[in-house]
Amino acid sequence: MSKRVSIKNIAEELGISIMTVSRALNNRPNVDEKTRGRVVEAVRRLGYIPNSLAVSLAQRKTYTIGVVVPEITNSFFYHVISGIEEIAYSQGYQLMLNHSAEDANREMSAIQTLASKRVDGLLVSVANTVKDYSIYKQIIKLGMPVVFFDRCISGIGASCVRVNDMEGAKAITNYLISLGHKRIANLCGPQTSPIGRARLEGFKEALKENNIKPVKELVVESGLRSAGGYEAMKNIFRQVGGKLPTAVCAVADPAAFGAMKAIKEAGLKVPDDISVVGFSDDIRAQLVFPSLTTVRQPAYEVGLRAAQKLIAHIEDKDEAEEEIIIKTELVIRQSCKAAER
Amino acid sequence: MSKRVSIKNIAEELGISIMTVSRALNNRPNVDEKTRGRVVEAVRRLGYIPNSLAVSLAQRKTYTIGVVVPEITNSFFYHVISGIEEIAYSQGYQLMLNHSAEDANREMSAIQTLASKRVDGLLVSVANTVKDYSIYKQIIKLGMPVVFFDRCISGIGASCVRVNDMEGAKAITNYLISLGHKRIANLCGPQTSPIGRARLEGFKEALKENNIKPVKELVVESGLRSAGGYEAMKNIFRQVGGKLPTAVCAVADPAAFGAMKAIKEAGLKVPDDISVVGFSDDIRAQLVFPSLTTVRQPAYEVGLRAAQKLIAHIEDKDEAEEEIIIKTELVIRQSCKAAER
DNA sequence: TTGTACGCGTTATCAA
DNA sequence: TTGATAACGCGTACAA
Repeated sequence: MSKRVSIKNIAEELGISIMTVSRALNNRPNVDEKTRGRVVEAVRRLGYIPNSLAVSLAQRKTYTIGVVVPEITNSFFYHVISGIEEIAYSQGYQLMLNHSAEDANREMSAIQTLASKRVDGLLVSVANTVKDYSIYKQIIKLGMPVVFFDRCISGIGASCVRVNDMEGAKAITNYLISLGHKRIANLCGPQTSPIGRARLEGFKEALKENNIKPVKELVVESGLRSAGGYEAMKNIFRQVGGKLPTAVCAVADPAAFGAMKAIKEAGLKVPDDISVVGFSDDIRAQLVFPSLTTVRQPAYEVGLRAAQKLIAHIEDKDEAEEEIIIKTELVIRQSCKAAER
Repeated sequence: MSKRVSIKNIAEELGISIMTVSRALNNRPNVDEKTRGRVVEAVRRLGYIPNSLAVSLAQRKTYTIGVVVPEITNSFFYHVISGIEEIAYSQGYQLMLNHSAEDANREMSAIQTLASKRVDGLLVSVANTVKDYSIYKQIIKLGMPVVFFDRCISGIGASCVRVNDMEGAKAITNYLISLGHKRIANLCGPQTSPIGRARLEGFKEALKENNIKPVKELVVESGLRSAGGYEAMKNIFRQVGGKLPTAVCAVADPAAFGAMKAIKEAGLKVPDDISVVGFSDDIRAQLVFPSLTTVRQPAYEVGLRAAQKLIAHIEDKDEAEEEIIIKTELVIRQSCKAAER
């Protein structure tokens, strides 16, 4: 903390009371313009910077929002953060940023610290290791507004902003089906995570609605990363023998990149032999060859909406709890081709 | 801010003084274990969360660091932020994050707000529109530690952590020269920015040390982005006629991507006809075809070192001001080939 | 071991 | 228009 020049010093310097200084600085009407001028001058001369801590203590309001994300170096999350920052800035709030590194304890300690710093509200994307929701229940019970985003906890009285994973997965699967594909592999995410479940469910539903029987060997868990996609694709090649899928639907773009690599190594071509789609519109999706057809998640908008909702909760205790779904968007590029009949 | 349970409430609840509660909670030795037990129980029951504002106000210490970056959605900066976060976490500091969107006014207001929140120190990467350093001078004079990173202001009493752009540019130019290239184009950044200047200087120095005469028409300002690289490369094709460069050195990876596109469109091949190198090791550099040889900037480490230095300044007022240079690293991939003799 | 008084910097309230 | 005092929540210093 820096050197201390307080309104008291200014008051003494000018031989007036601290209240007059306070009023002058807060542009209250009832202060002589001449006095105000002297105060402003003294403030400049002494290099006075108001102390928000004292203000916050007295007013029980910090104009600060706590943000907790599992990872910062993840394009989805930093775009979300960017959206949050934008709203916060425009509404006069500051951000306290923490990342949990997907660790439940670290997340809990972050929440506790933020609460003790008396942030006005909390924006959190829950680490996937979190099992115990009691800290959130306590915080919410204490009256601190919480809005979850992407990774939500439902049923504990907090609003939530998320992306419609299920519909997105369904839409991109339907796209493949519309191209004539019937034998579609799925590289899915861990079924312990809501996202992994939702995307697989969307995939299955699309098949079902089109009367395509799901093939067990074509659904392989790959995880969300590139290496997993690569291995999963190789497994499929190994297991299905000659009856190759004509298309592959991956749970996330990096997994799709891995799958593309495996396909190329098998001497096959994307999309001529096998079409591939991903999910998330990673920054690399348009640069790989062939560029990847995928589902865009409007991360920035998730941040905007979450921050808006939180501030609404902060500024109006009666703001209704809500589940906000941001629509995904199909991005068609060059990794798919009509299936041969 | 949440509902208020203070140590005073706990004291009343238990019929003891607030000091006993305070001592019990801070694990001071001189408090009866039985009393401590009762306090802990009451704390849990009432859902008490300590108020750091009050502590900070009294102790003039917030355990909070202010961070200001020009952009969040930039891989360099969010890796830096990630490094900062890691050190802050391990040392018990919180982060207040702001982005200036490269706007001088917004940056100034961020600094002012952070100062008024009484952060213990400031970590800032200066927006390239900033001309007036007086706010920084004022803050530093007031005794608040400031460490600049990447975009620094020198000579005003603050430490600085940056990457050795000049050496990096020189090294990658030397790499091209070692492959036998003599006719090397340079797509440079704006010469108003320190980074643009440093990288061009490194390029020129490498030529000079190898007795290669710089060719004016081969040095074209492209800016740091892809579109600029594309246009700049097309300009070069237009202007030099038959005497094409055998290699291109771009100020940043995106510019290199643009140049590669222009080269391909001209019916030439990378690296067979023209070698290309970039700078920054963008996440896409290894995915483009051919993968891009570039200079890696250890962004995460910049964050680590900057945060460490700042905390050192915070915790020891006599910590020496310092300019810390993080070494870049040549990353050789497949976008270069030996020049034909 | 426990309690009292005061200060941190500011605003709200009420009085002058 | 201006000022004195209490309050915000906590810890330090000193006293009991």
